[in-house]
Amino acid sequence: MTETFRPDARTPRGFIDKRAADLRAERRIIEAVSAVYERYGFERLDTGAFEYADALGKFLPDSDRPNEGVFALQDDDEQWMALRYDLTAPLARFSAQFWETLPKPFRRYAFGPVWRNEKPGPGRFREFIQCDADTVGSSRPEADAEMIAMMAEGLEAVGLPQGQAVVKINNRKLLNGLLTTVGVQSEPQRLAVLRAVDKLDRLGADGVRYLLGEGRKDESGAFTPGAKLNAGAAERVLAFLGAGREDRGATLSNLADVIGGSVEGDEGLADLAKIDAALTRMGVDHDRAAFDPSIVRGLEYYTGAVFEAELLLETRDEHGHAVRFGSVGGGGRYDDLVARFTGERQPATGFSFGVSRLAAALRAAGREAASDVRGPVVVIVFDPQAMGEYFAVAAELRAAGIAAEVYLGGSGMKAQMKYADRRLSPAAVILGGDEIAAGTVTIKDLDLGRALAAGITDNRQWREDRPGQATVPRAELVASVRRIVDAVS
RNA sequence: GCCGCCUUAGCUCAGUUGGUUAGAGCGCUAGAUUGUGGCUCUAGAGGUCCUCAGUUCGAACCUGAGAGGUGGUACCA
Repeated sequence: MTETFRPDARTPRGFIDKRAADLRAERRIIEAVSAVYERYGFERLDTGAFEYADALGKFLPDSDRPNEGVFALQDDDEQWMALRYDLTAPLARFSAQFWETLPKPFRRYAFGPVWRNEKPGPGRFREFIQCDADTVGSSRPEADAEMIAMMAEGLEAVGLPQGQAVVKINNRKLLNGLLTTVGVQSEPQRLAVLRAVDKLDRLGADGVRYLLGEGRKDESGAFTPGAKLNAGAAERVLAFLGAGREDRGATLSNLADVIGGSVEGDEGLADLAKIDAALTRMGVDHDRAAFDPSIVRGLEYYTGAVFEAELLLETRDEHGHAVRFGSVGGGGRYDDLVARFTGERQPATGFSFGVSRLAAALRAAGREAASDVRGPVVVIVFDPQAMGEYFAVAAELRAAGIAAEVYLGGSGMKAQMKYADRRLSPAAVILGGDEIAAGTVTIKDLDLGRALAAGITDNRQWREDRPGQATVPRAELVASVRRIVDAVS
């Protein structure tokens, strides 16, 4: 007794199938953002999906679990390879590998899927698309300013004008200066403070105060241990977080009062002042790009400016509940990434848009009305003997630039009409014995037919009226179909 | 990773204190309609009741473990 194995038809968790409408939305975002990058003088670079794991590994969050978080496999020469988890690590590898031959500073952009082997959540997948721009080889704060300007312009280009999304800017040097002045002792304590700071927008000042001190218990009863700062130090951190003002200049001078004095803090302030000046001259004002002391981003990676694109739009899920979308992109200065390969410190700055997240955000905001993808003109197979004629018709239409196909299923005419309907075809071409004998062709405008059907309740009338249908001389086929197709688009 | 909730047809969901052939709506396929997508009527197909183990004469239903989903939380290069 043999039993045939039948696999479950299912997608691995965190992976999704995308159909034409989703892909079109993503492509539109990629094209809009890429055009911005190119206008700023960035060249496109594609690298492979896999990198050697050691080229990615060092910047994983848990260095004691080297391959945690990535999809890794062993090549037949025993070397570990891993799917890229972002586009920056491959750029660091590429820059190190070809440094001598590259124009410096090297400005490149890239887009494509990246993979992270971690628990998926709402709007979080194990495969998603990023669109990334970086400058390697410039330590000027103006290089950071340019990144911020491109983020702001990119948001605009995908349909999120001023007021619907904003770029928030901070500098890790400020945070480091702050940590020094409040007397943070150990690395774990430093990380705990940064994590607490990062949660300001979600938990508010009170929540952060607990996390800076003894810890915080949330509604679910879970306890998050705190950074164990004394009360004075915690208040100092909170004062820093509250230093944002109505424009970038005012925020800067206010921050100087809170943080001024530490060497690193002053450096950070000087960098931000230059970024502010460059942004202003590029026409990027405070409503598009603001200084926000609570922005932290990745803990290990960034060494200077950090920035994050945040959605301000109110979005709702399919049940009508408000959804926080938060960050749709981010980046910053990472001066140590290339040095891993060459030993030579190479200043770099860059950022990514999360294309999948942006697409989801625009959809949730009702911006990307999930408009349906229209199908081709369907040539109905009425008489199998006339197959050659049907393909000639399709070829004529295609030569005229009209998407067309001959129905290749085995069903009758009714099912074929239904097929064309479901494909959202603009028109069906009917060529039966009567038409062939008469040298004519019948063309049905499916949209018009649908509209007329609403007013017909009687079946006999529906059948006799044949709404939206016209029979024309065979020679007028292309012209007639074109009129219908043009009216659709 | 931790905590809560959920899992029955393609989809949304009913389901008897544990008792024979597990249901509905929508969708799908087809017929009524010799060459027409809608409407109406009719018929048909479609189910390891998430999986495994246990309790029981008997489990979709009770117990345990696991998987998947979902909502928080942690992490997020």
